[in-house]
Amino acid sequence: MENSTSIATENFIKAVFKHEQTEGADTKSGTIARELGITHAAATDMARKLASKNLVDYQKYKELKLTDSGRELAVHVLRRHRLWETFLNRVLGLDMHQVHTEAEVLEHATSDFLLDQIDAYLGYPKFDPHGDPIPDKNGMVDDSLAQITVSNAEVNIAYQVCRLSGSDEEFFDFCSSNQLVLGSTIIIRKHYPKNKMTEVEIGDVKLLLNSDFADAILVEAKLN
Amino acid sequence: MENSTSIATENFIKAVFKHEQTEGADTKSGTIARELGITHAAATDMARKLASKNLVDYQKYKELKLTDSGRELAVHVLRRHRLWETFLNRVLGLDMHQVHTEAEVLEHATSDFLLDQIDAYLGYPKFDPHGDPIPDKNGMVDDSLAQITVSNAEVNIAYQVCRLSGSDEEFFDFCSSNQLVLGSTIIIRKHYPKNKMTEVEIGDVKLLLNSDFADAILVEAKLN
DNA sequence: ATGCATATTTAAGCTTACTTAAATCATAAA
DNA sequence: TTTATGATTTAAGTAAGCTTAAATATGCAT
Repeated sequence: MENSTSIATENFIKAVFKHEQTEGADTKSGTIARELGITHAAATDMARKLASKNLVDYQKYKELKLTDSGRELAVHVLRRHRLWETFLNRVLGLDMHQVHTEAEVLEHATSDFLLDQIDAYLGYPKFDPHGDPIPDKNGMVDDSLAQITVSNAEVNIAYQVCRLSGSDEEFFDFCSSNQLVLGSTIIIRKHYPKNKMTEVEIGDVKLLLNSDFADAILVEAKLN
Repeated sequence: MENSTSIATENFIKAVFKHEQTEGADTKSGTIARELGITHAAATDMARKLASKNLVDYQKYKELKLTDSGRELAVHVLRRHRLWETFLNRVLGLDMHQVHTEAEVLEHATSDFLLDQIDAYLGYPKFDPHGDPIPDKNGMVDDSLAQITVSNAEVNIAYQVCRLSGSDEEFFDFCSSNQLVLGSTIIIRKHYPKNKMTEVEIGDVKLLLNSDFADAILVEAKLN
């Protein structure tokens, strides 16, 4: 029994999974081909091979669908990806883009053992720095709202302040002087990665936060 | 110009380098084949291919020798390996064997950028947990003696205590009560990895050290 | 110096993951 | 309903990295 999944296989399955999640339809070999930067022919080939390994359901000219074991694999790869992202962000301080690029490679070179160590070291995080949920060992996903730091939040989206995790008095002083309380609506206007500053708006107050503060303010998406 | 080096290539070059360093002679394709667990035929094939890429000097039936760019590649891979070992040991607390297994895979999945980040995070270490020197960015190696922790030291070799890096008073109390001073000769008798204990001998004193203490005592090989 | 055991290489073939080019299918427009 | 346009598949071929089996070279013992 060939149980080893190659990098090409993992990336293909991941692409199908991502497409199923976001678009929900039209997951044809051509779409995946474009996503992976390979020819249609190669994608068709791969689809047939993976169908024979029971990772996807595939019939000529029809849409691709992951089987249960295909989805299991996809979630497993996603877990590796997002744990690496979290680790590289929290430990080495890499930014969102760097974190993604590196995780894209590391996700295929990580044993279950190492992954467990990383998971434990981070305290079994439920969300990665993008705010995307990290599947647990059994592939289960927390469907509650993600809490992410202001430094990692997206620009021009209304968030709600849900945690102030600073340690010193100055930080809390600063917060209460600037309408920064639990429940406040906050909009991130611009990240200045070079200078590690983030520009935000709370009501009519505009603030330029340094990275210590931007890391200490946790927000979640606002329910509308 | 194909400048991408595959995993197979990196491992082959690494094996040649290792053999050149340790045995110094008889680096024939068969030796490398045995090392890598592939057939002689495959090794011969690879030798010819890498010769055409100017990574090894190779003539039929003769010994393999790395070219300058081959050696450069080998040292670069070694650097990735040893930095990962150091990182996994220091940050995640993996033991010698685990560290090696994981680094064997990660070394092929690490960008120069990420490697620099790891290097900086660790404070540009000169030696890995085995005591092996870590080549710097330019491939330069520190040829002074390695300082390793007692917890990582080899069994039944005479070392010399060269640093006591404990932080609390109890530790230094303990040291001075047990002939543990700079310059003392120490022999590691046994590691108990399950219990994180190390049994050592200093003169006629036998000690069972816990991991905190075994990590705080640095030793180097004794010049005879 | 000769022969033989061992090491090394060649030859042929396999799998994975692609490519290009040609053939075929699907479907929306006329 | 027919058609043409674009998507998809098939066919043939390539490169890497292996395998087994056969051929050949090496070098040591005699």
